[in-house]
Amino acid sequence: MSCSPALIVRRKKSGERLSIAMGAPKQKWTSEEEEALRAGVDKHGAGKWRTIQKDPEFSHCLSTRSNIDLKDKWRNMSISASGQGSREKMRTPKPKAIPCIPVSNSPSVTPAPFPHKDAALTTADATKNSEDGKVPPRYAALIIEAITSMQEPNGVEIGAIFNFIEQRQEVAQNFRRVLSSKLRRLVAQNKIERVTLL
Amino acid sequence: MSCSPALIVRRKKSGERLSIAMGAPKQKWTSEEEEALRAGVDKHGAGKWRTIQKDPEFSHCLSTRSNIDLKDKWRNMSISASGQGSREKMRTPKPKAIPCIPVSNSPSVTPAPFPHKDAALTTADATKNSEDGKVPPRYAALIIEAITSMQEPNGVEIGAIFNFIEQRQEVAQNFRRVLSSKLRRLVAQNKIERVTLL
DNA sequence: CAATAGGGTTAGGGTTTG
DNA sequence: TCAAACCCTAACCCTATT
Repeated sequence: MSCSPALIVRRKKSGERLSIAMGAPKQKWTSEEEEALRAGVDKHGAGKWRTIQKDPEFSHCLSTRSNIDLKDKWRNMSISASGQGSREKMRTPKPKAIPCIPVSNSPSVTPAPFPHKDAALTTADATKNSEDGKVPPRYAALIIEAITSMQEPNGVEIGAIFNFIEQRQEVAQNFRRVLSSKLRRLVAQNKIERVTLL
Repeated sequence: MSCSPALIVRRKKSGERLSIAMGAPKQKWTSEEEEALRAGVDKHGAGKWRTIQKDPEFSHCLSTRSNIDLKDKWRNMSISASGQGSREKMRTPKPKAIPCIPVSNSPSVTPAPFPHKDAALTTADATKNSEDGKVPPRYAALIIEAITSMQEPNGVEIGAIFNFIEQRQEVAQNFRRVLSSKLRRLVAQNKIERVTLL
């Protein structure tokens, strides 16, 4: 049962053919994993993803995550932590907490399944998206408006758009990234044109 | 870092009426667009939305659609094709009345094979097998998929495989044992590699 | 070739509209 | 009401750089 922990399995290199797993359904991060990542960054520093992942102190929880996954997750956590990037949906209680490894299950109550370090975030805006506020981002109109307002016949650079909008209203911390994504989408939709000066 | 080729964006000159903001009229998909999308998926596979959108073979029909639009449309087509009903309202709190006895029909994770409306013919399921001859049993594909999805260059421990699969779907009570057995068999078949960390 | 940073893409849930 | 079309974000991928 306890099995030798050193036994490892991996796909054959020569086998290529990653065919079978065509659509990996996606693995949402659990609270335990997030906490482990936070602890790992706290211990080794952000950027030491491989070190964190290999640290036996966290490797239990993070065994299914790659160092790149850690990096990506930390980016997401950083974005949503600062600024009001994400509106926490309290739709469903979401009792999905899946313990990583049920090593020793203390029968104690354990009433806090969410052990985030500093609270502070969440519940930023309990009021439903009733009106006013910046609840509905609806970035497309904002961006098109900005580009149009600038009236540059040769086009405007992304940084200029960012500055233009940022000067006129509060934007989320992740707006730079959202802007980039949104511009790409607008280009794909043929609503704006992509020009490359050389 | 620096001198990224000045990337510029500007509004489309003429043509598009596409009211930018709020009043944006919904653009219903035409038959030609749907057909192009089907052909694109048939050629590049579902999930390669950007590739399909950029393919000159379809870009004419899909020029006003973004890769995300393609994805969304394919989802809608999939829904209406397979059975009916809204998009999985999924309001099943899943009462645990039933102990975890597996249903006789273990549904593989395979995400929506091809919900073609026109049916066409099978479209040659390319991901089926390699030169392996025999169709692998259900568990084999499941396990290989799990190992592949974890993307661990150094290999994954058996417990990690178990947890990974268990988190994503119901498994039989004896799955731990079955897993061990199947892994041995896969190793014997040279489909996976057995590694022992010191 | 290994690791990281950062932009790009997709999957999935949510929202709006006809 | 309901579903197609659309939006937003988390998770994942790709590639340049070191």
